[in-house]
Amino acid sequence: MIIRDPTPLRESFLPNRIIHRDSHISALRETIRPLVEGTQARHAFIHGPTGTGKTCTSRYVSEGIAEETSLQSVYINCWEHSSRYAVLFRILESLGSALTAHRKGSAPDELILMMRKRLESSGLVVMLDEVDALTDFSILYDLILLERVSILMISNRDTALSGVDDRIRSRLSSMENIHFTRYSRDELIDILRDRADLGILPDKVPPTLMRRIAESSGGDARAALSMLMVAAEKAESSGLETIPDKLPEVGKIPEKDLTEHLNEYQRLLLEIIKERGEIDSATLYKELISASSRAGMEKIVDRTFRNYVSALSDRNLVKISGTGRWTRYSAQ
DNA sequence: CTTCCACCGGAACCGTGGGAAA
DNA sequence: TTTCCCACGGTTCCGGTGGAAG
Repeated sequence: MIIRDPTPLRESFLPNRIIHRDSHISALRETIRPLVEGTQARHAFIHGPTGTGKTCTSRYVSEGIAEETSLQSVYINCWEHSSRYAVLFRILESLGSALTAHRKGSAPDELILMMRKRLESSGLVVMLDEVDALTDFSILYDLILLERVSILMISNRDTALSGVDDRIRSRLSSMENIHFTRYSRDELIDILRDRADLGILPDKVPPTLMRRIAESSGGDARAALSMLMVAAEKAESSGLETIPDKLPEVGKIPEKDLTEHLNEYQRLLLEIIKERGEIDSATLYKELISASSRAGMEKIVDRTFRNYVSALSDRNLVKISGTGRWTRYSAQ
């Protein structure tokens, strides 16, 4: 036995204390405070590389405040809820209005009205994770106009909001800019130790392994934790008593997570691109058509193909070089 | 320099499917 | 049950773009 409880090592785990993010925590608290006090709500743009604790810290702060006060807090991943309507619906759902808000058949304005009603009694913190995945930024405007809402926009690109129009931009001009930097080696060791205490039985992880993992994960806590998890699982399944002091072989991020919500055409596209190395648009489309007909799939039109490819590049699954007619695609 | 070509991507449009109201 | 309303994904339409060809 090595693993006590796998959940603290998983990405989705929300710890009850956050280490090495004190200044970020207080910045976030300051952002939300006016809402608690009933004055003008403030917003924040939270950015920084993956695995630096953006999501974790935001949830920790806003869910913590929600527990102590009448404030409510909603977390939304914009990859899963990317349209204005989907975000609105998700908010209402988590406010407990799902039964009265039906999935289809009501105009967005109705949903907003419904929300306004719910917000008479309490303020709301809306976390929009991966905010650049929104297909329609007008939801930001909707939320700003509700007044009793603090928006926390999270992204790993600091240019994530470059697409918003001036009407929204000017309303957001006073928002907090909270930047998360990569963890240092020692900070990562602290985090690993903290989670290992919760998830792994005592004295199972050699301290030197912690250091190796911290050094090789490039300041990315997510990568470090998944490495530790893999090492622990491997040792346990091969019946060892302790985890060997050796870096586990682990791909950056499990492929499945990234390709989860792709359709079958996009998966085919990825296969073709991976196989060919680098490929131009026209050939890629031809290959897709022949591959898909071989697989007994419907033919898709070239415009749809372009939509799929650009979705793939938005998700950093393919790399685009060149522009216009000379665009070439390669595996990321 | 002008025209052509192949592709890009915005926008309007359409079919589908789910839920609510009649 | 039928009718209506709506979001969503995909298609159609079309103007834009920039190197190649004339």
